Amino acid sequence: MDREIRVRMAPSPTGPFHVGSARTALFNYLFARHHAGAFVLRIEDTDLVRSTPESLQSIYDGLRWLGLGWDEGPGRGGELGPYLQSERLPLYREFVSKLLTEEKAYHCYCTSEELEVRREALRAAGKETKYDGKCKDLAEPERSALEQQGRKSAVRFRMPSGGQTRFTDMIRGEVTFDNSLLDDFVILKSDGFPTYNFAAVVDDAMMRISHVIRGEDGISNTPRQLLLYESMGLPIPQFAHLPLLLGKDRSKLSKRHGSTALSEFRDNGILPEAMLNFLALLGWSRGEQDAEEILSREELIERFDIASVNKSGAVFDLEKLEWMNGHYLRSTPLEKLVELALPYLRQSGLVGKVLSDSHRRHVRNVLALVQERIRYLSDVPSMTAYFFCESLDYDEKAVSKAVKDSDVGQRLEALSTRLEGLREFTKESIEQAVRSLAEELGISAGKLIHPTRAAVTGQGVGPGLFELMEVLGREKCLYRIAAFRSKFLSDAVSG
RNA sequence: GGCCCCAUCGUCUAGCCUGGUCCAGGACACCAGAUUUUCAAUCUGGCGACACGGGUUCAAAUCCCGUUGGGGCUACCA
Repeated sequence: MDREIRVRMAPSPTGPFHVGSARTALFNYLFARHHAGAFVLRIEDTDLVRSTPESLQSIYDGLRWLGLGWDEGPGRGGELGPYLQSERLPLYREFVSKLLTEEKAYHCYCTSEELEVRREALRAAGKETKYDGKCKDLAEPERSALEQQGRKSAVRFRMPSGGQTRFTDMIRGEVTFDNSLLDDFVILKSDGFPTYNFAAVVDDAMMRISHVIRGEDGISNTPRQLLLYESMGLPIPQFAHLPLLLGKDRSKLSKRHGSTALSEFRDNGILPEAMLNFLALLGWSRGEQDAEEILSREELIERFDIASVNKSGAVFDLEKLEWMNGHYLRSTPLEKLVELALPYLRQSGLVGKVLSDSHRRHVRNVLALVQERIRYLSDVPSMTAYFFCESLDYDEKAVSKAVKDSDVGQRLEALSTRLEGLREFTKESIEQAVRSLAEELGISAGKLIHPTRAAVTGQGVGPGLFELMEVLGREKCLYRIAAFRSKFLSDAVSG
């Protein structure tokens, strides 16, 4: 009979929630949902100095933003909590004292500084930098003498002397380590907190985790943990080590490669659906020749299979994320896009806090024009500023190109007249006016269109001119054409 | 250094387990063309990879060994 499927995400709150962690969380989530199992969130906050409340919050925010809801964990409760390791100290002490009485662990009185010095010496001598076993066999009198001195002690696990430790990784297959490589590692720090290896083992067992799905950087910790499970007689979960997320230089993805905090992507206007889809494809793909890569959460859950996860590291390809985000942005309903873009427009001061209905319609019309051009929501303000501002930011290149022909002033003046006379100011009527004028002047429509674009938007590129002018409105267009002429075309002053 | 893991286009990958249908398929990026008032989007086409060397075999991207390369770990961090 299969054990109940239970997986966990066990981040430590020691920094902004990382995209790599997000991917690990996603794979755990997909595995759990695919098998109708439980997805547990456990916070590994056993590092007193590095853990911060902000980091903790960023974990919650990040997971929620991606929609990776946990079935058990902080804020949700569950039978097997608490889910913060800092609240589970008595449990760890219990297991430690059991190991102590069984002499499978012992007190170590060496200080970090002493250890560091000795390690350096070993390194210098070209030897393995394992713990030298100084406190391994302390007699009772020596121990109490050290206690008497007020020395704090840590607890070390007594490694079995020989043999090998092996396990079958769901992604990599058989992995073997020589026990002789391992040293007596610390399981309980002198501050009374457990170390990662120990706490993770105790908790995974007590929380009845069936599958440990984590990054490849956890692979070399596995033998230590396996030995721990065995020594405490705890059930051993299955392991799956995910390939790492890499930077452009193929080293483990870190800040020096650019943004790694999930919140930065969110703040730049990456959509959670895009992020989720993109992350899922890093190290995993459906095994088909010609497979669609745009996959919804439901499709991901349905297709996900841990066995088809790749073994090799995956470079975080920002360009593909951007493309994918553009795709999701394009398929977002306009009303929703308004909601999504509004914060960015407000933040840049282009749109005020309160929004009248007509104002809102304007925003909507503007977004309809740029929707298929945006890759990030944060692109919206710079791309649409001329729709909201009174004064224009003229792009130098666009302007100089627009005023190249000597008769540009006359053309624009003629166009203004036509525009003024239009009964309706719609993209159709504007187009009609522009094209017929061009024909009358015996020039290509482009000769009229480009200067006009420069005049009304200040830019050389953008949405179609006619629809853009309709959204801008007649008054603004006429005003801007006049302003453009007096600013850049000297012949207009006299005329 | 030691140990562990990994190795198909620039990048993400399919194929590898169960050798032949693969002078290797898809996606992003790039280039060209189409469309167009620009940009974008879209469509079409193109460029582009089995790290190397040995085996095994009638036949190897696929199996085995080695080399090289890359990465990870090597804490009283997680």
